[in-house]
Amino acid sequence: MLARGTGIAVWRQVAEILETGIADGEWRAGGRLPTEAEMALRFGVNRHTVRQAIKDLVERGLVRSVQGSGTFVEAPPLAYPIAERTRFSDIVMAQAREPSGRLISATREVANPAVGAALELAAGAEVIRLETVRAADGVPISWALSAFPAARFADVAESFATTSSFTAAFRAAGVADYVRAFTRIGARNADAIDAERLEIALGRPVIEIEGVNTDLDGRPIQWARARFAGDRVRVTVG
Amino acid sequence: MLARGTGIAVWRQVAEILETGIADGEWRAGGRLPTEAEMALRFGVNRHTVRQAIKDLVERGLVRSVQGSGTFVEAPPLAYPIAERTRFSDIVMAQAREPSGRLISATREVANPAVGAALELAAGAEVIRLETVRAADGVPISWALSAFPAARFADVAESFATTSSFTAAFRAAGVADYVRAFTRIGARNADAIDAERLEIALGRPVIEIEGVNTDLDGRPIQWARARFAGDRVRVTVG
DNA sequence: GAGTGGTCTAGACCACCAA
DNA sequence: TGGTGGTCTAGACCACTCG
Repeated sequence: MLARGTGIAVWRQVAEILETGIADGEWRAGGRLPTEAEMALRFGVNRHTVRQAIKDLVERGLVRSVQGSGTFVEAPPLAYPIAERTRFSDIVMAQAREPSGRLISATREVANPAVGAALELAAGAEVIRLETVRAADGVPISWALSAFPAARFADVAESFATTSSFTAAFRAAGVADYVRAFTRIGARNADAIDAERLEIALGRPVIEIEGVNTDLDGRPIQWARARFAGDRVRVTVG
Repeated sequence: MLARGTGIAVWRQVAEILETGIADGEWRAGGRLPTEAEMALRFGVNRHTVRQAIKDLVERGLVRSVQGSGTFVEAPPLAYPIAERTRFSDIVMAQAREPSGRLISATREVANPAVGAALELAAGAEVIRLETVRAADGVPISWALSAFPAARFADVAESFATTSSFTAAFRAAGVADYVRAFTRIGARNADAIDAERLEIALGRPVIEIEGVNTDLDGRPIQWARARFAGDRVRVTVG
């Protein structure tokens, strides 16, 4: 089982065994690993050595430890292709996962210059500003700050709150289809807000995507800045 | 100094103190922190507690531990804006760091379909394929796989090997200026090759950027897929 | 060879979760 | 209340770097 004194650290071997077990489906996504004490006994190593192995898996995004509860297998990263027609729920469902969304806050306010320009609004025009979190199988994938022209989408907050879908909210406002007109991408490390919204540790990688959607006449209908949990998605563009 | 029994873990307090010291310039980029044993003594904690604090800083990319040598302060992340005219050396020098480059391999071969299409080459046309690593102050920032139309840039490998600059290599081939025509971005975790080339740990975040440069007539002159050390750069697009 | 970080063990207590 | 992961200490030995 474990080869000692081979130059390969014992904790790496333990991590390797656990990783293989996860890959082989011995523990499914969302499932719980044996307790640290149990693994220490099983592998014949100290509990701290098991902890070091688990810490490695946590860093690599394979498992998640919850104090008082256990260590759980994380779902494999969600493939997230950004294209002209990107629909969160379609992407998630295509991978046999359950999409959901949550409205954090909704306000109506005068657009700041940058957002106003992106939405091609007159100075002083109002927008509906939403903060939302989107998840797959209940695990947060991204959180976003969105702005919609208030004149056209006065009820977007209520629509999203009931349907968890921007597509549905647009349809309710008479926009049957829409496309992505502009995309800007960057990578950052999670700040406190990212960490809280996405339920990830401070400093974990976050992919930031800013974009504008337009209706089929080319009129901007949504500006959004979304931050994705880098460990849970594989974002591709192009 | 340290407040025990306050609900804030001692190792976090130690990490906080070290982080503040780094931010305040007590230890400069590239400088060495006190040894683990010395810090344990100074803070009145066990060496393992210091190790935990250091591990946290390592994960967050603030310091780097070298066995047998010490723990060193990492340089702050390099701001890397991707724009129509992106020149590695300009970006690095603008931040008072020293750019360098290294040629890993150079081959001449028939373009694969995807690269051939990106470069708008006829089927069967040849490309020069380069593997390069780029660094700032000697620390690897990115490594890239590039392809150039062999017909126009037969000597690009030699040019790059001597100048460490694609801009210079293009100029030698009669292309005085060029622009970025296409960009695709994604995030991944370092595989073994990424880790070796970038001198980072397996699984650290890597930002992948695929792009095509064209001359001012719009003819493609370079296809490249670059992978950036996510801990060392702050890539922005748009 | 002296000094550094890396690994492993051992034992204790705490904070948190679920029942 | 019992079990879980989180923290901290203590001590030992190893692997590596550098003069």
